[in-house]
Amino acid sequence: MSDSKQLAAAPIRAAIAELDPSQTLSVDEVAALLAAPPKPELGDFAFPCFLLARALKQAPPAIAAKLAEQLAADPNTGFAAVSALGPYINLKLDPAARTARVVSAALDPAWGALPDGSGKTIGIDYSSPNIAKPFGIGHLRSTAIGQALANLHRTLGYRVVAINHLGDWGTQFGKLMAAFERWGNEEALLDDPIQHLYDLYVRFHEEAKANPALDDEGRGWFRRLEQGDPAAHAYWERFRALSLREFHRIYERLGVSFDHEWGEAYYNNMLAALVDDVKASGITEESEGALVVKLDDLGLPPCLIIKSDGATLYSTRDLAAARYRYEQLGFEKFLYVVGHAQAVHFKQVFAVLDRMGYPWADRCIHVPFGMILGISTRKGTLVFLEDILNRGKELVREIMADREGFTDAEREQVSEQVSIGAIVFYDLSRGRIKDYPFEWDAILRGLRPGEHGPTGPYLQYTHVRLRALEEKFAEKFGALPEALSGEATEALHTADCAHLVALLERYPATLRQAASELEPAVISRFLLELAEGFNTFYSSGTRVLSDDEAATRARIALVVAVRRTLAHGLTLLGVPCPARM
RNA sequence: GCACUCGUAGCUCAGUUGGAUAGAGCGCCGGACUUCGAAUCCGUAGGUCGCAGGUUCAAUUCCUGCCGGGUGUACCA
Repeated sequence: MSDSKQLAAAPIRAAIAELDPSQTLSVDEVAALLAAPPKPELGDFAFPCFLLARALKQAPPAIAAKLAEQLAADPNTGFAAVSALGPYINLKLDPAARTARVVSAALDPAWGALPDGSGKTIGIDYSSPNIAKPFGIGHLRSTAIGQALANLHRTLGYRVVAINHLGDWGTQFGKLMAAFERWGNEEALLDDPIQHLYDLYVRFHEEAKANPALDDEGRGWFRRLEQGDPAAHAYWERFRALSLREFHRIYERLGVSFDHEWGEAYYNNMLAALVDDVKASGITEESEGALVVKLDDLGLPPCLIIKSDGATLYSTRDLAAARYRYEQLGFEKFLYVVGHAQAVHFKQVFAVLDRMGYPWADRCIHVPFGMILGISTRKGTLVFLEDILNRGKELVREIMADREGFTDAEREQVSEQVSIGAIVFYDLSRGRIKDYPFEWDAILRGLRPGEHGPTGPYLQYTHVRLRALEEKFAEKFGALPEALSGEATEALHTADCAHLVALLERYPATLRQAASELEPAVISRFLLELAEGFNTFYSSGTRVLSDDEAATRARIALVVAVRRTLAHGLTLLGVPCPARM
């Protein structure tokens, strides 16, 4: 809820009460009803009168007319204009007061930080790549969404604990060991470990189609690993270390970091106790040689706790992990940023936690996302994320080739930032539940000359323009403004500027909405609107910097407010903000 | 079969939780660089909101049933 809505709602509430003393609408409820008129010329807010029709036994347009008349007659409402149009009352706020309040708030160092989550802890499980497989484009989704949600909640005041739930345990490890035993090559492993392990993994799956005995071999190796076999353990440790080295290189490029890298194996020594406790809670049964919790009444397949061969599963480790995390963190919420293909799995796990009697079971939330179509680790059609980052970087270098005034180091840094911005923003610009096909052109959109669109580079470019204005202002007038008074806003009383002010005012509510929907794209779309609003203003013919110092100071205050908001939002999304590009 | 999910302009997507004439971007076409960065901006065209019912003053939005795509559906993760 923006401040302006609250301010506007109070007099409306009073006018309604005057018309109908029995009316019980609160100021907050009135504020919630306020909407934006379809055209900005109509006003800043619109109040629909439908809800009052029944109580007053009058037609909405008649009510609107009466309320508008009352509001217009009262000099203390703070509205610059009130008019009824059909069933709506359209309200215009006093632009000077609003502009000064919003811009000054945006210039405050605390802009973007909110107290909502103060004292609360939120855990987030994201990225979570499988060891011994390359970090593919598919992992970008969980990584980018998870990091954005972590950043978002931190700025909302939460204590965020980011956990990388590495897939460092499980049957696929047995398969890898079996494959390495058969076809592994020491030299190849040292030369390019991930590539070699990936090749082995693909080959294993190909050959296993014709030779099912291979799968048994893989399961055998995994069993040896679980039983502490030294040879199996040595493989495990080695594969894991080699993989982590690669992952960390990518995380560093993406600006991603974790508080804990508690992989699946981390919970191994907690499994026995977990299995005992599940049994003790009396909800398990034997079925086809396995230990399961039946969930028929929820329309879910049984949750397997122990396989018929005695080994544990993903679910077992997730149950142990959930419990351990709660003990360690005492979280308010715990988010699992995992593809929607695993929706059933999480329903099962959360249901079992619930049946075990844990009251915090419903604080565990699966945050699903759509998949990237057309890639498969097993089929070997995987696209390495690092290849995409590098290719993007090359494209940016080409664009920058004919630009002067950049050192080699700057070119290196900027091409990295813009490339990452394009790729990360591409992923975060649509609703997370949407599937999308892997297409080089689409992913690298905005990185070729002449390409326009709602992209990361578009936002970065807008930011760069704003930065350039700030620098030019500083050269001429000195320090940038830190606030804006109501008397000084006149130069901003244009449609373009009012639009920007209204957008800025929405930023805190946008952050809250993104958090409540667990949807980074809410921020992405807001930033696109903001950048578009600024670019329209910038190209409109009105110069920010002029000989009129008062107007220049007002406009630069707005520029700084927009730039800071843009930078803040982009940082939340994990999109870098270069100063030049 | 069942469950989840998506279906809005040629394409990619919004739609403020039920409100005014359903909006953007891309692409097409046409414009704007001798003043702050053209990786930008402005304009034109483009719609039975998958289909059919229902709820009510009002449905793209809520309910039911279909149609179509995607993903799952016990010893992979």
